[in-house]
Amino acid sequence: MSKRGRARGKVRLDAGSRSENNYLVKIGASTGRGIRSPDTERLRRDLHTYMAKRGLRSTEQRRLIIDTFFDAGEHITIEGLLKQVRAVDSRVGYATVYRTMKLLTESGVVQEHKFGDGFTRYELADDESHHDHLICLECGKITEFEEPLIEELQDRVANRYGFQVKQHKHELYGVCADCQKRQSSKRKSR
Amino acid sequence: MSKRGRARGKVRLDAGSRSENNYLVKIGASTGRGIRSPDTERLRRDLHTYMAKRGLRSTEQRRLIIDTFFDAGEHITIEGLLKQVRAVDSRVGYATVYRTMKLLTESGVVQEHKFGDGFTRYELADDESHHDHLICLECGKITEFEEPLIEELQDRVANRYGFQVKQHKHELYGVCADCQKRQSSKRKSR
DNA sequence: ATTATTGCAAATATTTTGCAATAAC
DNA sequence: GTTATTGCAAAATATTTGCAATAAT
Repeated sequence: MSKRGRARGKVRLDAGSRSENNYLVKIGASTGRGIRSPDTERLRRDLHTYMAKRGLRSTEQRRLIIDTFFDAGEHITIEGLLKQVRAVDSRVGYATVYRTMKLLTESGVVQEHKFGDGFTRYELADDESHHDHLICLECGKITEFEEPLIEELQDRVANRYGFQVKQHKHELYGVCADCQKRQSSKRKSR
Repeated sequence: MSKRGRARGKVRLDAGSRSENNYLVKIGASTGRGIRSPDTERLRRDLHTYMAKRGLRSTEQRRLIIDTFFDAGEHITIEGLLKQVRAVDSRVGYATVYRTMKLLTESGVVQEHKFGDGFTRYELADDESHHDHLICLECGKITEFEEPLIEELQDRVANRYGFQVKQHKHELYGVCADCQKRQSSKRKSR
């Protein structure tokens, strides 16, 4: 009865013990050009404004967590983030990471994703150009895609029902090209 | 520190204590006709075949849970289902409901949905015509919609990346027409 | 007679929280 | 000096599981 041995309230977050793949591929719409990365300068400003407005404080831990997150690849998990943070300051508690990511989420600077592997993943918000995800069920690779026509049709659907969309989730789950190749070659060799 | 008072390993599942709305609206694509309900006869046959093939047994509890589920509205939760089941036979344990819904999911007869309120919801699978969801963040109403053009574009995106789609999730979160009305009238009366 | 299933309680596992100590303002 | 923040352990909470008893085959 244990996929990972973890005592309650003891060690917690032995980061990396579960296969927590975190590939990332970014490909833009029909053209194939890369998806533009979010404007981190603006996001940092937004966050600063948000915090100032409610008297929230800039602590050493927050700065470390936020900087680490901004530098880290996207779709990072709490575990992955804490691991990186603790490489710099081992005394940071995981509650602080949770609380900081919650703050970032509430400020609108990051977006939470639950892709169904049990880990909440975080990525920088990007208001300008929305992207969605292809998630490989074999290797966990997450590929981003943009398709403005889908967004448009989606808006039209919402309109039809007088529905005001605040956010959306469009995720395709399946097998990526690499894993298909891997599978077929394995089949051949048997 | 308690949204709902629940002792560990004690009473569990005091169904109905959290606001667990479960409205349902079905509206078809551009035409506005209703979305066809799934072919329950076929699904029951599929399930029977699936169970027979692996020597799984038809017990009183399973029959009760399955019948109750087939009769119940869609997007039902474990809590809601157990509540209805216990109205007939109060001795049914929640582990049995979990296990039965897992069986149904694995057989491909039902689909799990996690709309983000912490409850897993279940609905009958419908291979013929896929539908997606509008989820109201205010009242929890779930509206189904069909948009074949989105499905087509989606397939095209997957193709572009050589990605083999097994399932997908397309959910729009926001405020439904009713709640928008309610909000604006409240604003007026103040 | 064999073995799948049930029901219970306990275990899991992610996230949240109470609280005393600390640090930012 | 006030009050937000931290870190810890414990709580919360949906789901899963070990196990002995029971029931379906």
